Amino acid sequence: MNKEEQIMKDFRDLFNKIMWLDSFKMKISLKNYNPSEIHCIEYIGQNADSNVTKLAEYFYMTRSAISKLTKKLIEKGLIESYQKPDNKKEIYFRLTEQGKAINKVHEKLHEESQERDKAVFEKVSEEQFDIMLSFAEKYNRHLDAEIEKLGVDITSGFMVGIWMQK
Amino acid sequence: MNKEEQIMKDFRDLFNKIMWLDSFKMKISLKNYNPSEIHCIEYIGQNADSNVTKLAEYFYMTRSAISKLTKKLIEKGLIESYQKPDNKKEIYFRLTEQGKAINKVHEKLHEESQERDKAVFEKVSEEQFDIMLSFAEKYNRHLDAEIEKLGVDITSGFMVGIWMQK
DNA sequence: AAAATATTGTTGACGAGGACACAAAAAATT
DNA sequence: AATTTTTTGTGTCCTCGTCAACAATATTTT
Repeated sequence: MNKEEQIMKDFRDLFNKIMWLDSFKMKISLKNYNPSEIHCIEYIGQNADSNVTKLAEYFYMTRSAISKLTKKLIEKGLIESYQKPDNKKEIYFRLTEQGKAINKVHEKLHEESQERDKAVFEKVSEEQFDIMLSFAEKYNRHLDAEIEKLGVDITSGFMVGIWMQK
Repeated sequence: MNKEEQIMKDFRDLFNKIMWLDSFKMKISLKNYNPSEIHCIEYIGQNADSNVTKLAEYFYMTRSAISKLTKKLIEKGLIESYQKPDNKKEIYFRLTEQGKAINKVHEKLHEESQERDKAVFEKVSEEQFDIMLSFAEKYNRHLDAEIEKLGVDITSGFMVGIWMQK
């Protein structure tokens, strides 16, 4: 395996493990909610006037999936929908008090994860950070251009399954 | 957002885009097979005496899921199972000729992806490579230790959904 | 202003994969 | 050697997310 492959494999493993650990913790603290629900709540909590389409774009999921997800969150009383007087099509979401409470618990877990991995990041110098950031940004721009070339809407359903939550 | 968060976000985006592009291409060239089937074939092609358990560990999936997947691959005539004379429990897999053909097509796609991203990697110096590799390895070891602490089998079903294919 | 097109959100059918329970075989313990 | 424990693979049920088709509203074109 060459260095390019090695690096991508290592980072993939990294994210798989992080996801595994995060969902492990979440299944203990937030038994009745799955990761998708939690991340959806998180996004709605942070972004005013979230709607199905914005959520779909953010999570690389279909509008269909988000539509069902938000419906469930409404039924569970975690979010509520509202509309604007001048638009009868778009439906926005905001957190209920109960949703905000869940969000707090999740934020706490997030902080714990940061604390857990603090030791690793402390040993990374500014310069090393910048090298990695620069690489990731360049690679991202390159891929954006490649996706652009195809001229396809990324939420129109060319998906594999659950994507990595942002 | 601090640098730690920024770096993780950028790499997550990176992988989401790579997965999206890869599956986009695969849906065109390998219409009748989904990514899981292809990656399963890839693994079996590269690893002698693959079985359900090894595949599950490699792909962070449950044995149950792999069992169904391999069954389907057998039905499609892409792999075949065999056993060893001294073991009546373990069931191994190997590619059929048809499976090998599919694998070839996939390898070609993989090379095309490498070619696509070549320009990005060419601009990375040896030193920069090593910095990123070192970071990923340290972080991986850290997470391995954290997972170890929990004392849970990673294939025993504490999953989120589809994990990133290795 | 009317017609064509695009956007937004929803539904039902479907498929992939996890949860859980189980049987059979192998390995470890006694 | 007999019993217990672990490993391996499978089957059933359930959830989640895509796909495809659709209605309703908004936007653009003519």
